Amino acid sequence: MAQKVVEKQRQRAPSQRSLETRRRILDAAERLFAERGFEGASIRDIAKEAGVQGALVNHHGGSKEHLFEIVVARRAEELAQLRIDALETAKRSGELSLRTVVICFVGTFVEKVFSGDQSWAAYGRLIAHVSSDDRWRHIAAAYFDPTMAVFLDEIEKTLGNRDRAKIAAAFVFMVSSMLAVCTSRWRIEAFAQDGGGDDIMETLIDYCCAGFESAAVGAADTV
Amino acid sequence: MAQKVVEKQRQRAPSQRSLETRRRILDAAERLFAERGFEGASIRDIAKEAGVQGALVNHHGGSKEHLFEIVVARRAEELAQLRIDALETAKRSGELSLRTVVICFVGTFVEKVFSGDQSWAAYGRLIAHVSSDDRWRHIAAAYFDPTMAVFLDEIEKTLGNRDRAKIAAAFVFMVSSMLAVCTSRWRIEAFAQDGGGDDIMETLIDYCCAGFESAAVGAADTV
DNA sequence: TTTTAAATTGAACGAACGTTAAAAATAATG
DNA sequence: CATTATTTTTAACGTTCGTTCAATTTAAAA
Repeated sequence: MAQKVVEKQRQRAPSQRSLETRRRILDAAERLFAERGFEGASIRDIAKEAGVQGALVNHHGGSKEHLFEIVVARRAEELAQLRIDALETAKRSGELSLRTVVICFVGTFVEKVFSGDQSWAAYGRLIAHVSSDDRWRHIAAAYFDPTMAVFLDEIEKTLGNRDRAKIAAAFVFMVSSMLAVCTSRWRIEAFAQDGGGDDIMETLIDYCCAGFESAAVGAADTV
Repeated sequence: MAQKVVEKQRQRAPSQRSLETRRRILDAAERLFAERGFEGASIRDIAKEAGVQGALVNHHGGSKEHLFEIVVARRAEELAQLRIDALETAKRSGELSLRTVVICFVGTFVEKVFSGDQSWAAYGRLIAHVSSDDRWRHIAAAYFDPTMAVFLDEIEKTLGNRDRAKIAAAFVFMVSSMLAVCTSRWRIEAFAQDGGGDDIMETLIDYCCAGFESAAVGAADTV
């Protein structure tokens, strides 16, 4: 509803400079929203971080709420595409296993977050905020639920159509663990006294697969 | 560090009324911090919700940051006690299984959240905020890590001392799923088209146990 | 009952907030 | 090059923010 607003159509192509300014503003907003939450990051903070005047942030992002949504949407669309592509590629090389589907969903995201691209690292923490704040429910629903629906169906298939409610719950648990990797790696490392906290991603994928399988057996299997 | 500040010692016992006022303020703060995050809930909002003057909030809670910490601490201490008690009780009735330890940790919390006590429901969402915001890391560490350390050790024992890093990761995943129950039940229910989203708690416990077991076999088991 | 510490009110402070408007600078287009 | 849509700056708006302080009310303690 907040997204399909009719924008007065442009009469001239945007300049290279303005595109870069816009990107800098969105990057700064992404970083600060991720660090401090929505109200915790002020327009003035974002402007300073981007190296522009405050009014420019409103010019490029509209209202603060709209800016927030733009920032979430930007990478959400790229991420959704990456995930769907990974799934299609996997499908072409044979029957989908549970593990493969989980890797397409979780692995695609975690690889970006771990890629060294600080923007994606910030994005992960930002989504963790979106996910734990009921006020952004409409954003989560708009940008993440469609992809989730696709993957939920695929997982249900690999498990042989069991209790949908349990599988949906397991999916939400998987998402929460995936985001915990963004927000709570310090916690994992603090408790794993020996340094061996390397391949968190593999641990995460193992964990989620096992969880899904437990959701499958728990249900109508006891015939 | 922010908690053991020397408070000027009282010369008179607090009145019943002031204790109730204090409770109303903390309840209101808990509710609004949970709904809107730290900066999203203003002192004035909290005062209005509690039915008192704004200055009273500062009088009872100190600075806003201190108020936030008080609110988190209040139930954290009760919760830690409940969990340790449950663990002790379980220990007395025999050897601890993985599932029993998980139930003592997760079940104790989820039961409170589902108890109908709106204060605990709000607290669950509040902790989800704390957990996804790096600025509250010191609070998470101060109030939740000690209990987590105890349970982590117990779980490690039931799994027979495997890869500590993997088990620590699995524990963090468990916590994140537990909090997802507080923030994302709507999402689970939206995707479980048939109404059968009843015993989420059992699904959660099954999920976590299976995850822990996968973290145990994945490690030094391939000897 | 008297005393006075503690709780509560009401008003105010300076600072920071999101947003807007008009002027100036920039650059796409003809 | 000239035109002018767009971008950027500068300044200001009204509001709300967290906090403080002096005055008042309440109630614990002697």
